[in-house]
Amino acid sequence: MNLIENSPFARKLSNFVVLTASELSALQNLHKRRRIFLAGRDLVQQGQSDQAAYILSEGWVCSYKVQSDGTRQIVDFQIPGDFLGLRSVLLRASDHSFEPITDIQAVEVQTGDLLETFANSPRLATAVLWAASRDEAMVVEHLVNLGRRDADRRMAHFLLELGARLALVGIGSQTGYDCPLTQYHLADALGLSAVHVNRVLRQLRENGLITFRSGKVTFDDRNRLVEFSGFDPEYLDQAGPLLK
Amino acid sequence: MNLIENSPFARKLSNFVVLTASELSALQNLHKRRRIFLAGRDLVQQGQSDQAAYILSEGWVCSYKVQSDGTRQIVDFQIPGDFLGLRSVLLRASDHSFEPITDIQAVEVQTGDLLETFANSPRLATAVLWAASRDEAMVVEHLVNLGRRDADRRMAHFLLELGARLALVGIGSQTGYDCPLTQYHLADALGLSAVHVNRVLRQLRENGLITFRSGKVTFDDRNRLVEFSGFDPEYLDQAGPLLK
DNA sequence: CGAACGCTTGATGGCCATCAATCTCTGTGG
DNA sequence: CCACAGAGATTGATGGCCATCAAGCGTTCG
Repeated sequence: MNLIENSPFARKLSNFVVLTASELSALQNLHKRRRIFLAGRDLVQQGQSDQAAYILSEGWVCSYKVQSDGTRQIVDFQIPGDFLGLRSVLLRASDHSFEPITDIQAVEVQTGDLLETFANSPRLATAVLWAASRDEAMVVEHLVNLGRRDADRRMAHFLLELGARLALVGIGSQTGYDCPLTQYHLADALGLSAVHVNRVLRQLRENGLITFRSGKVTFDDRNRLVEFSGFDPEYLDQAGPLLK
Repeated sequence: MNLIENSPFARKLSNFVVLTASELSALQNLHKRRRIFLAGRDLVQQGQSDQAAYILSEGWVCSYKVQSDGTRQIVDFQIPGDFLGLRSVLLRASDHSFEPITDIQAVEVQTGDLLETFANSPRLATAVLWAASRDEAMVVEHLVNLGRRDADRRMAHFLLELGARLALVGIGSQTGYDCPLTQYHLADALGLSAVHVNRVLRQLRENGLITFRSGKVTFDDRNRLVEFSGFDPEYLDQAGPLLK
């Protein structure tokens, strides 16, 4: 029995391309160095190049950019099975930073190894990039969220989306999920101040829509919440691998 | 002499993967149906599936999402060489719409043909997805722009970025570029009202930074503009193909 | 047990949405 | 040739959402 097949990463890739034994083996070869990082200590600094990339196997991470004035924007959150820093390898420049939100486990992948694997297993390369392409769909949704929704709807939509993503990898339920984010994380992700995040959460809670408290998100009235925020999970759908 | 090699699309892919003759030929085979669309008439409707995708050869397009309340958010602008609707093919759902901003020429690519080409030429697939990954870097920058910059800086940054992208395909110069966008396009891209876009443009013009008028963007003081907006073009860099 | 972190609440003000009116320019049909 | 419509641009007035400043609370941890 091959362990690699059951890793969150391999399961994710299998949604797009059916992997052969030799492709799984190539994937296994990338898993040489398992590492552990502590919450709050960055993996990759913005602007460095020739970085390694990571495959996240345990814990939560966020990717973000810092501006010259010190404000930061969280671009996305990563959960087990997600690739970290793929773009910094593919494009020779790390265009953002990564902060572990919890203690995490990740597999370090050297740039050279990844490119070699891509060259030898182009189907595997296709699978990896395909999965990255779906992750982009979430970034797009995040962008719409920032551009055209007020703070209440933005928060509601964000928490619903996060729940949907976690559900895809078997975490959480229809009624809620565990969530290690602080209100500061929410602020930096949603383009709000931490103070206003607090007020928004209070209002959503008092309106009986959703409760965010002590590491737990609870959908108090999921239907009304979906209605209120205009949430549409269609972009997360994936009916099965298109490349046999 | 093979025409396909000189298309903007093939040139773009060559930045990532050196294409062989047979891969160029596979690419050529995708170019069966050249079509023309008129400005303002959408190519792909949000929410439809089983759509064709397009390779843009001439003109400008924007991709956007519309919300239930009627507001729209422009996610990105496409210029010659860009792929339209790749994700709607790869993920079996079209998650946004496309509006031609000018009259355009595009090559229609059927879902089946694309998947077949991907299966037979995985290196070509890698190149296409790799290019898509770089385009995502621009969406990320756009997201930071929406989340953490005020309207003036947002506009300045956006117009600089657009200029840098056009420069990559040989359009425009250090002093400015032709730009068919209306103030409504800018508003929908930047998450602002059209009225405020007008005020912002006036202020930037009166401050001697940049002029947007009658289809032309002019950098009046490029250095100060870069400084003002915090623009950093690093994420657009690409030093040459990594896969030989 | 002090310090750090995260959360909470109040007061003030500014950025930007909204409503409304006007102007220019282009294209179109009578 | 002119009237008209429509798209795009422009400017003023008003108000609301949310940032900012400030202060205080509870909890955890070295």
